[in-house]
Parts: sequence; C-alpha cells; structure tokens
Amino acid sequence: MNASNRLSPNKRLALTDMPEKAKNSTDLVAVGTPELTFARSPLGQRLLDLQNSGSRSNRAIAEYLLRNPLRIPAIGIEELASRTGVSAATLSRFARAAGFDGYAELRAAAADSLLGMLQPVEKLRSSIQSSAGKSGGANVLVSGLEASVNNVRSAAESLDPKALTTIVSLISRANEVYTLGFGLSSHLASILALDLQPFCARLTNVVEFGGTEVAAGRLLNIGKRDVLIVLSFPRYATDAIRLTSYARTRGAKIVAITDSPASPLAQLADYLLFAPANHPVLSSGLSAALVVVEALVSALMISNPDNVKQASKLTDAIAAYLVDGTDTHSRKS
Amino acid sequence: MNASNRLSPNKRLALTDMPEKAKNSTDLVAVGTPELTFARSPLGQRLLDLQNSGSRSNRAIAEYLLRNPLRIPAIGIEELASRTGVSAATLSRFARAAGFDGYAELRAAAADSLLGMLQPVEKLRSSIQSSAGKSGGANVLVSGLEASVNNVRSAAESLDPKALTTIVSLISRANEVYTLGFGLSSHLASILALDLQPFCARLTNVVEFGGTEVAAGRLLNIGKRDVLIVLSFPRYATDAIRLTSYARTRGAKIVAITDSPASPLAQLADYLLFAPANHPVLSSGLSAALVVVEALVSALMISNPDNVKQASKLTDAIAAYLVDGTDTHSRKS
DNA sequence: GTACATTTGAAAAAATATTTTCATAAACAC
DNA sequence: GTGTTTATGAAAATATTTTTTCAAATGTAC
Repeated sequence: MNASNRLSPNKRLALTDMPEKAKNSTDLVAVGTPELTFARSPLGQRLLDLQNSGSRSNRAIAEYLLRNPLRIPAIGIEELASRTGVSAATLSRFARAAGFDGYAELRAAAADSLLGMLQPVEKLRSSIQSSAGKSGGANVLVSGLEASVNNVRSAAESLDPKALTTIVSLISRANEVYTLGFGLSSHLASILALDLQPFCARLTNVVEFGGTEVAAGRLLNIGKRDVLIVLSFPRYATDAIRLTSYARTRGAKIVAITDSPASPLAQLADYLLFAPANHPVLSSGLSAALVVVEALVSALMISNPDNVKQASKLTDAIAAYLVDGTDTHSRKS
Repeated sequence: MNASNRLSPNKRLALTDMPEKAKNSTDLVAVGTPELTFARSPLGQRLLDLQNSGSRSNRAIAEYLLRNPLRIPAIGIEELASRTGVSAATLSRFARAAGFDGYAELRAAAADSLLGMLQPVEKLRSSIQSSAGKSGGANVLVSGLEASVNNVRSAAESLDPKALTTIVSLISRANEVYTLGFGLSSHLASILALDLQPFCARLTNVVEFGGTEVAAGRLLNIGKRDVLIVLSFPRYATDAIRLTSYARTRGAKIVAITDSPASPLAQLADYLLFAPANHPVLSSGLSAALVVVEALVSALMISNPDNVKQASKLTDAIAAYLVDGTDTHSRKS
C-alpha cells in the first residue's frame, strides 16, 4: 500500500464533482468559517483590539461578537446583554469604546462587514493552490486536506447510530472497560479513556505512554463481563492484534475502531466502527478516527441525562484551572 | 460560552431551505447569488407569493426584499419604508400579510434565512443512516457529526499553505522544538511530537502524561532560537496560556493551534493556525485540530525530499513490530 | 489599611421603532 | 355617475430599544 494507492479512491472530491456552471459562478460564502473571515475584517480587528485592551466585560463582549458575528445584526442590545452576561448599559458603553456612536451604529457596521464577506469565493482546491503555485509539494498538501475531509465525511456518513446505541449500552453494563491502542492510536485510546472516565466506574487505558510490556499485564485479567475498545490503523501494530486476540479468548466483548473491513481487527471484533484513514503522505490520517471516538462519547453522554450532570460535576472540580471557568462542560483541552 | 451557544450558529440548518433535488447531494448549501438562494428559502417563497398576489405596494415591498435580502436584518421599518417608497404603516401590514406577527418577526425570519445561507453547511443529516429517526438523542449525534465535518472542512479551507511553509522553515531551523498541550490537547501535542520526532534533532513534548508541575520545568530553558508549538481549545487550560506567556517572555517563537481569533492564545502567538472546535455536546471537537496537526507534519515531510527517507529509515527499525512490515511509512497506529 | 479611580448593573429617562387609528384616495362594481 | 370595498399615508398611540444617571462594587495606588 503506497501513497498513491491510498489516495486514489478519494481522488474525485465533491468539489470537482460540482456542476460546471457553479465553478465560475458567484458561489457564496467565504473560505473558512464566517467567524474567521469576520475576524479579518476591519471591524473584527477593532474587536480584537478591545479583546486585548478592555475590561473584563469588554473582553467578554468582544469575544462573543467575534465568535458569533452572524447574529449581531439580528439581535438587539438586550438580547446580546443576556447572551454575553453583561448589562445593556455596559454594551452601550462598549459600542462607544469601539469607536461608534452607539449600539445601533455598531450593529450597522457588523451588518456591513458581513455583506462584504459574501464575496464570490473559490473553493478549497483553487483557493489553496493559488497561494502555493510553485512547489509541487502544495498539491500533496491539498490532497492531504482533501483526504482528511473525505475521511471524516465518510466516517460520519457511514456511522450507524443503532450500532452506536448498542455499543453504548454494552459499555454502560460492562464490569470493566478497557481502551487499547499502540503508537499514534495510543493517544486516541487515551482521549477515549479520558472522555469515558466520568461514565465508567472501572476503566483501564491499557497502554499508558509507551509501556508496551506492561500493557499485557494490565489486560491480563480481562474477562467475560468486560469490554475492550481497541483502535488500530495502518500500519497495524501487531501488539494490538495480539492483545485483542487474547482478550477474545478470555471472552471479553470487543469493540474495534479501525479503517476498513480488511483490517486485521475486523475478524476479531464483535462490534466494528469504521474510520477511513487515507492520507497521501502519512500512513494513516487519524482525524476520522477522532470523529468516531467523539461520536461514541457523545452517544454515551446523551444516552442518559444524568451523564451530562455527572460530566459537569467533574468539570466543576477542575474549573479553577481553566481560563473560562464559567460553563459546564467536561473537556479541558 | 456554553454548549448551546456554541452550537447555535449551526442550529438552523439550511436543509429545509434547499430545493428537493439538492437534499441528498453533497453540494455546499449556498450556490448562486445570495439573492437566488434567499428566494429559495421558505421566507423567499412567501415573498414571491406576495409579489404575485398582493397590491401594488405589497409587490413593490416584496420585490425590494427579494432583491436586497442582505439588508433586511440591518434596517428598521422606517428606513425600509423610505427605500421602498411606501409608508411604515403599509410595511407593518405587509409583515402581517406575510404571516408574521409584525415587522420585527419578519426581520428576524430574514436574519435566520441569511444565517442559514452563510453556513457552508453540508447536509449530512439526510445522508446519515436513517435509523436515527426515533430517538431525540440521534439528532444531537447527527449535529455532532455535522459539526465535525464542518470543522474539518473549515480548517482545511482556511489553512494557508504559505503560513505552513513559514512555520515549517521555522521548525527546521529551530534549535529546539517544544510541543505543549493540556488535557485533551496534550494528546494532540503528543501526536505532533511523535510525528515531528524524525525531523527534529531536539524535541520536547512539555506535558508527558499528566505531569502538570513537571511541565514548567521542561520549558524552563526555552530561548530565542527555540520554537514552541502550543495547542489549546475551549475550555482553555490556564496553564497552557501561562506557559506560553513565559515562553514568549523568553523570546521563543510561538506557533499556536487553536480554535478562533478570540482564543487567549491568539494574542500570544507569532503564528496562528485555526481549527474550529464546534461541537453540540463536547466542549471542543478536536478532529479539525488533528487535521491541522497532520497537515503541518505533511508540510514538513514534503518540504525536503530527505525527510521522507529519514522517516522511512526510522520505520525500518521498528518494522519488525508491525503486521505489515513492507511499506515505507513512518507512522505506526 | 484608606483614598481614588474604574467598572458595573438597575432603573429612570430618552430616543426610536412599530402599530393602530382615522381620514382620504384609489379601484372596482353596477 | 354613485356606493362600496380596498389600500394607503399621516399622525397619534403604543411598545420597544437604547442611553444616561446614579449608587454600589471592584480594583488599584499609596
């Protein structure tokens, strides 16, 4: 399996599949998110300034505006106040601080900026290539990005919520949950373990940083009522396969996240989740795998309303270490 | 900033706005001019009706709105009155005729339609397996997958190869390269470090599994000729910000991978790479971040033909531990 | 610690925007 | 033509939004 082989199935991007007429037309919408484009506009820059220089609430306001530029024209000062958690009075003053005559003018300026963002914009391929014309390497880079987008989309589209539900109830009922991955996959396994922690009384991430030999020991006592979630991608680490085989012989339920039905894990698993890992340069692009991991965690969280609370509780305990300690989520990153 | 806030910009999908034929396609939402897209929206349809059925002024109003949809959210009834040449009273009645509670609601509806148009949102919803129908949770799940796909695409589209090239040469010339991330981002930092290893003589992953206190020590001697690559996403870990500030004071070059220009890292970094992290359930979806990391590594690899060889050499040394020891890539997963 | 400056929210005041009223004008039926 | 219906704008009435005021809280300098 070489690079060109891996890329080829995805070579034809949705982009190039677009009807011809669309190609030169005034297709809408910017490169990147509206948020990123907005930040580049003059108004965005002013807001960024205020985000640095201003007072606590001014920073909060600037941040909200930068993150939700599309809403600005549509909402009034009161609603914005409640969304940003400051008073309308402060917002009124903020508008002046930003150099406007009042909130109305700020809002008008925002609307203008957004208008400007609606310039006809080329799509991924052309926009990237244009600035990278000379070096042949740029094409590879674009291919890599394209491949990543496709991997993620394929994974998302082929993910079966039913299977996810089954796996979630499996995890919920398990005596102990094990996560396993080697090499790069070990980090995905760790992320999975970290996210799973609030919901699993007993949870073991088999490979804690490099300790390949110790890993087997951690898995030694896996049994019938346990679940092993294993991740492996090309080039598949033999240890992952071997340990999974072992867990299988011990009667554990196996959930595998891997790239293809042709993966050596496919035969060993009771439940399979696929995350394509095509990449022109790297042996595996793991972004889709991360999407699948996050989907699994999401499914687990929403499977039970209590879980969300539980996750929040955990968060509160570490809130002090976060820049923004005000919201109720569980993931620090 | 909470989950609903984060999700909300994407809440209203353009799905329902699209002509039937497009529903199952993978096209971007907004193709054509904003005006045309707006005309296809439910609100646009209503206006078209009124344009045919209504009285003289109603036709004039409907036409103006259809031709200038982008202005609607920004202007009040009086200004619209003067632009369309009718009185405010007529506009007020027009809004009712269109089925709204009043002008305010009409304007809000217009803002919503436009918001939907500005989201280059792809419609996975229909393409994701239909079994999702029953449970309410499935929608959240689908939203999560949609968000991930959009994050990844946004990241890909807004990634500037030039910036990447600059960063690559920075890394190549650096005396020592540091990678830094806390919480979930620590795993991304580890992946980055693992991938960078073959190309960096001196490389330090500051946070090796949880050791928060030791981390500062590892960064202590960072200096002018060094590069710090830091990753942080909501909810931003204060430690990441603090250590980055420290590195900055020591004169190190800072490369930040974060979610938004409003991120606290944005002000500290010399070079910024954006990876949107929107997610309806999790506080951050990190798949796009992984795409950016992989793009950076790819760029580094292809920047110099020798690098590929170098990566291969390393691989050969560990080939014995891989299921398929025949190819020439560097990543075991 | 105290004094001073800054920031903030609640509520009053002002400004603005929207709706309703009402008189008139236009359109239509006959 | 007249009577009737419908549509309209001006202005009053109402509702909403925005700004200002002011007292309290917070932060800062000494």
